[in-house]
Amino acid sequence: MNEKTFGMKHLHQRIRDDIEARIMSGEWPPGHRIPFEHELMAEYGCSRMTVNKVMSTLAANGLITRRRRAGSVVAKPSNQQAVLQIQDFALEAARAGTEYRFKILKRSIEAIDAAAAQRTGLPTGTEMLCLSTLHVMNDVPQALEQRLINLATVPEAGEQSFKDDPPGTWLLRRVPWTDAEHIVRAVNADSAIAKRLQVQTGAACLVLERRTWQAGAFVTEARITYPGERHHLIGRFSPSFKGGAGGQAVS
Amino acid sequence: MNEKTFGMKHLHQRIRDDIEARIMSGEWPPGHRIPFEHELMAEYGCSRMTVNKVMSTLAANGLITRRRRAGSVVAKPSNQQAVLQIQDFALEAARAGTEYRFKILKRSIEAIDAAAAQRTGLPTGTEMLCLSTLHVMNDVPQALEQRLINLATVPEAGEQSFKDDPPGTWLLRRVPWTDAEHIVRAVNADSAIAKRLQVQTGAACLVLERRTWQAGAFVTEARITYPGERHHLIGRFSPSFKGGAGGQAVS
DNA sequence: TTGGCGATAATGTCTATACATAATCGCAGA
DNA sequence: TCTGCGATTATGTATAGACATTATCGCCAA
Repeated sequence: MNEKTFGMKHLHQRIRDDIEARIMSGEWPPGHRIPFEHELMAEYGCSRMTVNKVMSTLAANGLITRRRRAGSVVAKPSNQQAVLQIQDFALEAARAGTEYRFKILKRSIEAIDAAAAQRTGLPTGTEMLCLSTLHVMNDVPQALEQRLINLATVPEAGEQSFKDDPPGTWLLRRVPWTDAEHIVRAVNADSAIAKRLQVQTGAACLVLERRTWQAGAFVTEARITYPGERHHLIGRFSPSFKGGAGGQAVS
Repeated sequence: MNEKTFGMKHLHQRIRDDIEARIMSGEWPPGHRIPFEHELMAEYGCSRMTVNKVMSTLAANGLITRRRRAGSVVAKPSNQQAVLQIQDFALEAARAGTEYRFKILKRSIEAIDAAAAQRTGLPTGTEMLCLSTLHVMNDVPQALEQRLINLATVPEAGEQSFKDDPPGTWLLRRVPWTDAEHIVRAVNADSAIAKRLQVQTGAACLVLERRTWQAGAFVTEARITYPGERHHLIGRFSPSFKGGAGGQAVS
């Protein structure tokens, strides 16, 4: 047990990096059978538990597929996925050192219509807190946020003034969620939105819709409209998750 | 060891679901200290390795933060992230039962300009295979794909006819990647793009740019323009990864 | 009061072993 | 040749114990 720490800090890390490298480089293409646990055990001179830990995490990350008795094979890449980080405006501004303000344009409690009922899975007529928020950085409008909050799930929202924190930030800190759905689309700005965002009518805007649930109970729906020429979503991604997914949403 | 399999198939699964539920429900808010491993050990009547496995995976998924001696705490949700699946056109069409065609509009080998050099991190003048592909489903143009392929990394691409598979599909199956960068933006269609996609000039389009690298070596850049009213990106996401992230890119 | 230093406590890693589970292989019998 | 069943084998889960690593706590001395 001397050479176990040569070059890499931990044995299972070294094994994982080895196997990942072989998969990523194409040396082991999709469908290739990976050595059995007992073979890797011999190759690296370690116990099966160590090898097993590595293989389990690789399987959890979708790099390999495992079947009892048949062994492990390199997984086929099926479809690309983009992981996009959506920054909190206040945080983003603080980091960039720019001034940030927000303004609640509308606040009301309304019964949802049929379309919203279908999107959220709630019965028509359910009462929701409706908020329109304009996010402004350096006196330039950055985004228009139209939000519905389910008062049945988050009753405290009804008494919240949203003076210090915008609704999104407040919710993120306060209400945990278990499921989220995102839709990204491009639309032409209508005259109302164009006026708010100070762009020309018809300008392309990026719209991000997010709906979140907590254990099946609908929490909130946000529809954030960004001026197309001022904002885009960026994501950096490694297929193995090994360093986590970094990235930002920037100007 | 009789009650170990009550209700749940595996012990570590039961422990993990228990802890996740407590975090998700808000019973253990961000910052809350989770019981120490030896406490959980006693609570569930199992060995430390089993508890450790659960806690390690929770930490890997970002739900908790662990520090030696200090213990584990529920992680603060920092910024939302959207995981969007980008479907392969052929696959999507096959599943939806619609007819799919693609047409290579342009194919040339060019030296990249300064802007492309900056994006890719390669020196100006590097030779790239440039392809423009139109994706058509049921005789309706669905997307325009402008792609650069690094011939230094993927020399086989130079002799590839792309008769059977569009460049994206061919590359996905053939060249592994280790890092990817995605940018999503909204733009107004210029006259050339509008004509190709059969939309009005100025119509909002969703543009997805993806650049991929293989161990630091640039592989390819794709710029896919979708007509805004015909396409959007959808993603469904659970913070725990427990069921994996499902989702599709649809009409 | 403050600074340092050692004891302590929690996580991180690894081993050896055991049994469970599932799928394949191959042989025996029809 | 085909079928069924048992042996085999690889993975899945769990245990108990060991040692490494690293913060923190608290005591003692300056």
